[in-house]
Amino acid sequence: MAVRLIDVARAAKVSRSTASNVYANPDRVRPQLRERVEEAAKALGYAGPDPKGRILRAGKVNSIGVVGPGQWGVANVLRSPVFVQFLQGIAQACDDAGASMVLLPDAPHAKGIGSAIVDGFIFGRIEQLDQLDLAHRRRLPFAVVDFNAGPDVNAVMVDARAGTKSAVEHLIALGHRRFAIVSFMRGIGPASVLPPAVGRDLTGVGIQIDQEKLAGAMQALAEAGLNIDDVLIVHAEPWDETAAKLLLDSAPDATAIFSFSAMQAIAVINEARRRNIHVPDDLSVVGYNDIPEAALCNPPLTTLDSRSTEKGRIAAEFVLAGKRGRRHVLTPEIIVRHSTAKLLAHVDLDKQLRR
Amino acid sequence: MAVRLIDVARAAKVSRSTASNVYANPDRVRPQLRERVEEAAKALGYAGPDPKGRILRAGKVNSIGVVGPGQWGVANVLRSPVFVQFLQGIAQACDDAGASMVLLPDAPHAKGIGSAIVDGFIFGRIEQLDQLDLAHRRRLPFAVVDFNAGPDVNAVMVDARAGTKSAVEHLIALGHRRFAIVSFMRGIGPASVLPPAVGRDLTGVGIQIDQEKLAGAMQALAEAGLNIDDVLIVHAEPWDETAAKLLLDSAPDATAIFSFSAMQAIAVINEARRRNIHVPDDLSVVGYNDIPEAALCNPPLTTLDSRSTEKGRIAAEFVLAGKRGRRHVLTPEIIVRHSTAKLLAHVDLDKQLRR
DNA sequence: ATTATTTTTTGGATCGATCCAAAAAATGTG
DNA sequence: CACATTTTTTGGATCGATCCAAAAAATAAT
Repeated sequence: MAVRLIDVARAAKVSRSTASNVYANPDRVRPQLRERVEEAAKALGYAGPDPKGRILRAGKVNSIGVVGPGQWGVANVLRSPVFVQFLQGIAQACDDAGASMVLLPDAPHAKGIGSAIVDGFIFGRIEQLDQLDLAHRRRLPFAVVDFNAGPDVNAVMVDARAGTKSAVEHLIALGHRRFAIVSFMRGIGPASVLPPAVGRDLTGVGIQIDQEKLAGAMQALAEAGLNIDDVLIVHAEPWDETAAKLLLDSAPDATAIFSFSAMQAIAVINEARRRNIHVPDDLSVVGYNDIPEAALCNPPLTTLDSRSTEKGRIAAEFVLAGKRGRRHVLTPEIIVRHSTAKLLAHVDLDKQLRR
Repeated sequence: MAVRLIDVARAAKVSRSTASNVYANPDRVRPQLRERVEEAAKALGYAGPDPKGRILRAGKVNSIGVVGPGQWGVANVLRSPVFVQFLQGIAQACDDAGASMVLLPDAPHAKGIGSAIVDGFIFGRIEQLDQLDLAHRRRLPFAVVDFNAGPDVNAVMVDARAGTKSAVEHLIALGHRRFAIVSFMRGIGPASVLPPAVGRDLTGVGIQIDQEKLAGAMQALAEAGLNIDDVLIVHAEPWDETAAKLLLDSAPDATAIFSFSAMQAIAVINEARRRNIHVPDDLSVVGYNDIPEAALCNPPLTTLDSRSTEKGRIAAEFVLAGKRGRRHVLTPEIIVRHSTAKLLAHVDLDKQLRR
């Protein structure tokens, strides 16, 4: 049907090898012959060496599969700034390696993972362990993020605990002593303040990274000699718009807020403005994840850079290099903008009275 | 090196064909033999039929390449809600066809397009025509959007002119007679109001779709018997934050605004609120593109659904079906939310005096 | 002009699987 | 049991190119 290299070779009256060399090693064939082949190719409308053939011989595909949560067509992940940063990191590594990335659906009994023409996989989010089985079965290198998936699996993790700890320490260094936290509890319904005994332990209700965040915050507070039971924690879904209101209602005396996400932090800032609470003079706010909105918000948000781009880049580099079992831990870095400030004595006093 | 199907066949003492059938047509081989082959496979650690081999035989790859503007690692397209909608449309078609999508860099002399293992391409944005040459050379079907690229190229276009026209007609039907427009002029510097003679024709300074939008708006106004020279047009970059201010400064008597983008429309709404201009009672605002922010803004924005998702879906369907030279024109649909309202007589009078 | 050296060209094997027609084996019928 | 029919299994060819060692041709040296 289609014109093949061998057709071109025959038309130019040369061997397949020579025809092949015209494309793969042009300098190894005499200009005269090369021209003859090129003419034959043009005359026949040859599309050039078919990568499908080349790939079989070469073994390497120069492409990695990114397995998204669910199907990309309905997934909301493409709307998540953090996930997009992660994808861009992967893309950077691919650009550098001259590779391309395949967006693979994670269908049930995923045909995608089983039959994708790739050199390896990256799992952006682990929801079910059986996807990993499928990847294992392919015997290709793969990487997961923020997940421990056994000895021969590349893993890039973010030390959310250390990051959170440093963020809270930043607030403590500014003189803050009374805190409130927007924490996540997935699938819990409307935002609510849970009693300490329940709210301190996210095992089973939060995802692992949420637990880490809470632990880091608690550790910083404990090390500063603060009573962690005094800290008000609002538990909410990441998208719950009532969380900020509930938090400001419930913790009128808090001078510093740490939020598990940048969006919730921005919501707090906006709600504060509505109530004529000045950020950062009356209230310091720190978020998690450095999304574009964080820099644009007013005042610009002090937040943790959760290294999503690096996470993607390193995961992709592991896979592209054919590595297995590597482990890399990234530590979030605090980006101090203008939503945090030194606690002013009169504000502290004033707030204390509102308790 | 790696275990091949033939190794498994030898170990199980069957022919390659039988071993192949165990994976491709399990019901065609006797259970007894099938089990023997499966055991041999497990014993050898066989990874299953290598897709690279299958693909060569099958011809079809079940995958399409999406060529983005520039490199995906640095591209800002993944941050653009409209482009993400477009990608999701492609992903939907891929999901339905059990295919996957490859994100291909559009490097200079793109290695990506030349060697990608795909059944076809989709060009998300055409910046240089030589990319299309490369795709042509591969002799694979491909699709472009909002661009006319010759007879055997699939094209999906959006009739921005008709869409814009209907949006302005919506405003006219509500009684509005004095308009202002936020138009785009790429690379023009800070937002500015250009004299009619210059600002009415975007040829050469805008991209094609911007010209269409302006033409549609003008047509609606002309058909309603309005003098288009009375319409104030602010020309700006899409991201210019001063456009909304300039517009409200320059057109105090306008009762209706049409913006070339949703973000600029939202900016107008926000700026109006700052000035105590009530939307929609004092001012109706219509945007272009239905991004998530449009529904969330306050009041929810009346805007044109530019059919980005369908655009992607149809383009992908063309390519996946191996079609060539198809053409599909989509017409934007107006989504009436709450940023537009019937013009109130006293508002009209009041504004007229401010001229 | 003959031999030695270098550059080009070539045929065979390979990458890993699938398809198809023919052979072999199993099953059914008289 | 002999023969017809159906189900399984098999070897050969193919998908489209690339690599490698050997052959052929061109160039250099004696």
